[in-house]
Amino acid sequence: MAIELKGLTKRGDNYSQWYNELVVKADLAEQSAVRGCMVIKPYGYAIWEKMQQTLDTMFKATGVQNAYFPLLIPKSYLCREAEHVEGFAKECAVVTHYRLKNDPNGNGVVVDPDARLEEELIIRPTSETIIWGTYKNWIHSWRDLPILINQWANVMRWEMRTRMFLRTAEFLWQEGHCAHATAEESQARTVEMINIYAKFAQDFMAMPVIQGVKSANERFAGALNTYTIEAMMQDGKALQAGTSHNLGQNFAHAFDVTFANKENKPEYVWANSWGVSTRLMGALIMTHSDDNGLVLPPRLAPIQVVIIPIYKNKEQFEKITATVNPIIDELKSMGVSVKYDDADNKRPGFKFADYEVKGVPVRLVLGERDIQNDTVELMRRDTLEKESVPLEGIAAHIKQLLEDIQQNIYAKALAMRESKTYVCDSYEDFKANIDKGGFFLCHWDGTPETEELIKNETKATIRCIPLEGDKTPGKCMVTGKPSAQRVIIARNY
RNA sequence: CGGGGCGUAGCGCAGUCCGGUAGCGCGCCUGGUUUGGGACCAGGUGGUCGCAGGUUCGAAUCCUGUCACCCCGACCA
Repeated sequence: MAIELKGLTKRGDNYSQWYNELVVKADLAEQSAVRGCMVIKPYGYAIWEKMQQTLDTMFKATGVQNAYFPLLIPKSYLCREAEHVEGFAKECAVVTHYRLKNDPNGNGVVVDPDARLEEELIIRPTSETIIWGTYKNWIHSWRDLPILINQWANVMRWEMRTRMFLRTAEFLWQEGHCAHATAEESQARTVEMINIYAKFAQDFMAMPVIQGVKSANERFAGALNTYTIEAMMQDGKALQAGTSHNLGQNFAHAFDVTFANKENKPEYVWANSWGVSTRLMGALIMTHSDDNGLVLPPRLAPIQVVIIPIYKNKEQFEKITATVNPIIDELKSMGVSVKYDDADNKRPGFKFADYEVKGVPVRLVLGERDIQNDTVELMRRDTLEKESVPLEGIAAHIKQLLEDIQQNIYAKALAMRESKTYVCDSYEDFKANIDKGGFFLCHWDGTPETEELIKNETKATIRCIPLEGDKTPGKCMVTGKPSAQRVIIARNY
């Protein structure tokens, strides 16, 4: 099998084709028979599990607990919050019947017209409505608050166009839904969660992100405010990697969720919700991959070290295995995940290429030559550098190397982002340069009209109003009206 | 929903214009030789040509209808 992975530059702007090809070669996922859905294969799912475990631990450290709510939402629930339904109505899958029957004409089965549901059920595009419908029964007193709940689930949005990992019709995610007694507490929680997402992205995914607030146009349907982490992919396009929404009292009003406060007065509850999805897998792929395939950050790699033996006969193989076993034990005791690939039905060259495509951070190769010299050949995936190192102290060496790789790919991604971030003060310049991608730091007058104009003329949107960095006021690059600070404008996925 | 493309073996494709009974590469199976960067040789398995009609002695190929999927827009995490 020939590797057909081609570099980004070689494919021109046909990035998505390269990306889909990578997914196939790295055996992460494949297109499903169901429209716009994907099958996540074991290796891909192992990465997702790593992400899940890490995030789950971080959530629980802040007092969040996991729970589960139904997949199906009565249609009437979705109508309660006007903005919310407007945001999601166009992409909902609807369950109308509960039974099939044999086709009277003998052509398999048909929907039984007598089994129409009195009220249609919506397959959740997000769970705010069903959860707040439930919270109504859980919340009576200030003593019941806060409620800090997260759900790991699948959701479905009937997107007109789908793309592997980034926009599938069905996707996996976590959605946190918190209820608080005060606006301040809810706001603090909203910010706390976006901070966790940023920490996860940077420390574990090795993906630099910019934290910010969404403009009114880009805000979550029904939210007062949406916080986001925005990442830049290698082609210069922006990717929204996680969001945290301050929902104010909108959902409490819509679902009539009140509590008796300490003065025994009824008050509406303050809400927030926050989520990240399997889109992060796409982000991971598009942030670090190179011409040889996936590059995984060691902290999320299902296999951190692969060991490949090279032998000509059984005696050599046994000698190698005897040398390798103590190393495996030592690495495992250090918490490093190791795979010893002793399969004899694949040749070494095939294995080398295969684990490179899969993004395994460190590869050890051990053959007769190494046994003679008490050395091992070590390759790091991020730079593809090979070196021969002594067996003595190899485990500690690898432990350190994994840390170096984690830091290095972060630094590389950050340098890439910085090289494609531009300060721009003229709309003419902006229009002339937006095609090459990247983040444009521009002044904006804060009006939806101007944002809409930019979007219509250039297909670029305001990704966020950054929380950190330069806060110098200026003049809007389009209208010349006053601007409080620069915002990030970019094309996005 | 507009514009373009495609549907032939598990995967990638040729054959369609000009009708004659289905082919290539990869994979897979068997045997042997190999094994420090995706092995080689020999033999073998595998397809109602998306579906339904029609034209014809004869249809993957022509006609009509229909259904998928992919790409570009509008929508969106």
